[in-house]
Amino acid sequence: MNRNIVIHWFRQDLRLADSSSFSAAIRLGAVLPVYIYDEHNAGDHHIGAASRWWLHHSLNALNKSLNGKLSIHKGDPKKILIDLVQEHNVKAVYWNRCYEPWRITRDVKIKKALEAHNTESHSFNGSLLWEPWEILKKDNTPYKVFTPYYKKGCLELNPPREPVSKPLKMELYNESTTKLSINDLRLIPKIKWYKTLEPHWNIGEISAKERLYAFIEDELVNYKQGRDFPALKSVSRLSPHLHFGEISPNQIWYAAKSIEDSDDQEHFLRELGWREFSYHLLYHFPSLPRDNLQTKFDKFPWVENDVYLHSWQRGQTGYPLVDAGMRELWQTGYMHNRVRMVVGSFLVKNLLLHWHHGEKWFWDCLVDADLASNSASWQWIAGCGADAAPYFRVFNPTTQGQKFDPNGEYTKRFVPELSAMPNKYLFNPWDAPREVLQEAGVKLGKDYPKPIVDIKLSRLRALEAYQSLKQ
DNA sequence: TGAAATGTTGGGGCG
DNA sequence: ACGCCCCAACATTTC
Repeated sequence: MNRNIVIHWFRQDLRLADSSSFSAAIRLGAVLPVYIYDEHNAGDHHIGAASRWWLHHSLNALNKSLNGKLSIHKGDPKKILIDLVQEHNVKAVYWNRCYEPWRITRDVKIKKALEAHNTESHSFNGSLLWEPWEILKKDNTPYKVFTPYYKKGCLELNPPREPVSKPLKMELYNESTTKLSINDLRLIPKIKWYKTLEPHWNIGEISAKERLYAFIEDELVNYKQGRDFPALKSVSRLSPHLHFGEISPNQIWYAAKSIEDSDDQEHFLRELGWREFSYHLLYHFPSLPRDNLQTKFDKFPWVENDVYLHSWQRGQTGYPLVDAGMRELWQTGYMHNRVRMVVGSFLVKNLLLHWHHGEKWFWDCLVDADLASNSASWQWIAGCGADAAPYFRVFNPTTQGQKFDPNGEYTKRFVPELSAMPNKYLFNPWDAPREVLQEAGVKLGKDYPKPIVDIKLSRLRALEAYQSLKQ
């Protein structure tokens, strides 16, 4: 037996099905499956705490489907790969591409280093429907507005690659000399805060597929309307699976395409389009996580206020829908999209805190934290991004609650101290007559906070601040 | 993927 | 019968 040994380097593609790189590697020879925990190249966007918890379980699931042969490493990928190549006489190193600027820079260097060691390397598209460099306007510049990007740029180009199933036969090369165990990566913290996350998620490729099919069969039919109501099970909740590549966007795209065309289907596919658009922006504007895309926002009069920030982070703002969202995030590692917009608007506009604060907190708390989506979305809500929400669009958490959580089911789930409040005053308890509060067992300022800012005044203050950018 | 302010319309109460 | 006022309901404009 003298087969080629090929490394497939797992990164944000923790699956075996529909992996261009893994399939190609299997065709070429015996595959040495490698995962490298890279702590040093990501700068200030090293993987957040909630994501680490997810990664731990996702790696375990992947390792299981590889019969325990996943080779785990920690450190500088360039050095580790070169060492592996030399030690095992590896013919080629394959991987699916990532699009974070720091990863692009790193991978270019790794390619060169492998070349210098006479080892082939090949990268594939494993996580986007359309490559960012393929979608350009007629003048060869990147789109900055979503609708033409999606309709003209993406949909009128070629359709996404159709997914392939996992290789029927796979020969894995077992490497036992240098690898660590998954536990050695110490992704699970000592303090067991993650216990509250556990009941909400089933992690890994198999669970991702089950989630996808449950969504397509039961929930997609009411997506267009239902997705606005956080109490309903009408959104896919596929984002963390997609972020870690337990499932590919191609698998999702074609599963959604398999039902009859409808508005619901179209709206869901469009959300995949927004994900693509975020990657497109990050690729073409690599400073997206840091710099305002609209530079006039550089002189925005942001406020520094740790009390505000802390109240927001812990869900103690006194605005029930905002607090419900922030506590959902803390307890489950996730937040419904409608509520993400409400809490984002509140942080940036009503509290006037820099969107970086929100971006950082979400980065650490979300199991689906994704550099492209997170940065693009915070810029969107702050109004400084491409095709952003107009600055004057300020969400009113009371109105949003009454509209999208009319029975208070979602809000009461995460803010149980208000569970006896009648709907009429659930979203504005400060307006409730004394008897109503008493009846509900709520003493404002004691059982539940008084509003930390006045919604009307803070809105006007925000409009004034944004106005100041005009001159 | 807003909200508030302002404008318009039309029905009903009432003198 | 008619004009007037009130105000909800809806539409438009503005931030």
